[in-house]
Amino acid sequence: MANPVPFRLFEEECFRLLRASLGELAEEAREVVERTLTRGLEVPPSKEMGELAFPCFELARAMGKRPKELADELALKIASMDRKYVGRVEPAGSGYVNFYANHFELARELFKAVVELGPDYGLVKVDRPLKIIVEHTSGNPVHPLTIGTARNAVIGDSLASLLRARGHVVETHFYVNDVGLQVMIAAYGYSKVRDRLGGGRGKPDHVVGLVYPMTNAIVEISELRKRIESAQDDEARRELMKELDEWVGIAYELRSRDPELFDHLLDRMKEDGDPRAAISKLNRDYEEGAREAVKAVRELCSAVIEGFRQTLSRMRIEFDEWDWESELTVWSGATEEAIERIRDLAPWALDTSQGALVLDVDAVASALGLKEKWGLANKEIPKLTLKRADGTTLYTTRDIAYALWKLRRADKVINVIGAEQSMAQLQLRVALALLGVKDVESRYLHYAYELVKLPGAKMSSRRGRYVALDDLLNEAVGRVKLEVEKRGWRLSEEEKEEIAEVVGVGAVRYALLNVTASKPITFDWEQVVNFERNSFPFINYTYVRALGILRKSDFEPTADVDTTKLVHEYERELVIQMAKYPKLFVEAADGLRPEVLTGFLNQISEVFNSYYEKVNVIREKDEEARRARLMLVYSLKIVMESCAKALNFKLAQRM
RNA sequence: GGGCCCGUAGCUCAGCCAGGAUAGAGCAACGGCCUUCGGAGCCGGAGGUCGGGGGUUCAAAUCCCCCCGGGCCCGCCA
Repeated sequence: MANPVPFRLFEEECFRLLRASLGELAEEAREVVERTLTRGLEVPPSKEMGELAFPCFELARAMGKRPKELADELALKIASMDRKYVGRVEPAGSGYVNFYANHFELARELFKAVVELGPDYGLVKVDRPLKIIVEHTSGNPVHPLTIGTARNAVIGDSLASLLRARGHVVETHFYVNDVGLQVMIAAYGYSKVRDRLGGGRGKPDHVVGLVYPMTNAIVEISELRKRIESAQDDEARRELMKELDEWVGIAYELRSRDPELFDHLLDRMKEDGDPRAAISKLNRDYEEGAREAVKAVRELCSAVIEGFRQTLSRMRIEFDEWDWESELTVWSGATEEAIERIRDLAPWALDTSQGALVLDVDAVASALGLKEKWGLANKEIPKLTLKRADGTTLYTTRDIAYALWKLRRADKVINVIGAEQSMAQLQLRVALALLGVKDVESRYLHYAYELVKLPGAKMSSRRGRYVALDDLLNEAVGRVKLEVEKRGWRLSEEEKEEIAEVVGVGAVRYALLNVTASKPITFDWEQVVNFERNSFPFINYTYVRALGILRKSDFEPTADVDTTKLVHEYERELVIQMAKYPKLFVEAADGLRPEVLTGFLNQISEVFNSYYEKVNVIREKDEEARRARLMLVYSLKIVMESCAKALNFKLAQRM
């Protein structure tokens, strides 16, 4: 059996050597030794300084020695000790002991593991798998998926994929927000024009993305006109007129995008007399589950979701479950139930004096000792309105019911939600703790991400202003296509199409994933389709180069090669990086940091491209060296496939 | 006013949670390799008060405090 984490052999040997050498030297400072060792060894700043380093400063202090002196002694002692994976050991700097890996031995281990495990190499499984729900994307069904939800989708899908690769049982959920005024406006408008939507108007979600703002604009305008008529003074009238002007402008622009549709919608809404009242009625009816209302709203949602599915499947994203907010939180009575339990558990934290039902979240957090526990000591958490004066519920309240539903089905729940909802998510977690959920902080996660900003584009779905993910994908694929056309003379038209699709989609996924979620992304077309380093096309190209070598050499993977032929510095570096990869995977999966792996893919691609330039594999005369190199290239192929699998990237086989 | 996040090379970002050696990449600009396993490539030089100031430490981009700048949030919206 091969060791699934080759680098660990080296690491453990470093520890063994250190312990043995310190045992004699530092008997009196055993405690400090243990403390320093449990903190682990360090990775030196440059590869010329070895793979791992032991800083002697703290220990030297405890022993009354100079760090440099101690480092010299240790290095000397270790140099005479028996070892396998550790090569050179040298004192360095002002008090470090640097360990250099014996990469010939590491290569042997790496090759064994790669041959044995194939593309599962590196995907180290947890001892105790958890059932994990990852809820992500969950875009409102009133317009197509946008560039913002795209980041959510890519993060969520990659996390799910990463956790599956780690051995957890993962279920992905899409929360369909089919309750609330926004959706009712869209459903109302959609019901008025659905007889006119056949043919030529494009994807259903894009149609709704137009019908919704049109409906909204018409409602806004008619409401503003009413308010202007009954305005008290000239000042107020002027303000309203200004607002009206703006909406008329928006309506004009929306109409220009499909005059026939707009006019039809306007006519039908006029017949209705009071659209706002009709929408309010639809809202109440829907929450009560009235048949006509359900039919109208579900028709809209189904149409939009069908559009979502098409976009998402292009991105290789699928969901295990589609959770309807209406069903899980309203019709089931779960929200009412949760509110009743809160009433029983914390009547002292509730306030009804203004008509609505308001929860003093801060008081609850204090009473449960959460402020201390969650590090919120000096923070005041705002109050949360659970119910409107008219008795209807609010989004966060319904989310409590949904959270409980998810928690009943999984050990851990990860929710990918924009950072702007951090406060609401905190309020939600306090409410969950109140309702008796144990270990909320580790079981119910808000995976926050910052928004994607597009220079010059102001997003506002109510005004019909958004950048659709479909357009982003088309643009990326189109640009890749141009590049493929330029150099792919050996490829058929069909192959070119397919390559452009795979690489273009990968480019978008990579660009959205590569930046740490807590940082906002400023995004322009140039960057998505920057095909040089640190991009998916660059990585995929590297992979294709490796495949090219293997294809032309008829290589049968075997660990039975002479690794001592791998003497080039780039060969050493490739071996070490690939031997470390399993550790990196674990770090990425357990730390929920997919960007660690995109970074790794880019880095190893850089090294391989340098290697490719400097060393020829196929035409190597020394047969043993040639075989060792081929195995190295094969390992790279496997590692890249493993990494792609972990992140759910598809790699093109040719470019 | 309060809370959260961000501030590292001209630009886009790693590194910060678990403090260590000359702070790393890429893009752009500049100078080479004119293409041999497909150049979507490779090599090179240049570019930095790690937003500012204090503190803790043998050691601070990293931890603590204050300040400055930007984003988001503080609704009977979602």
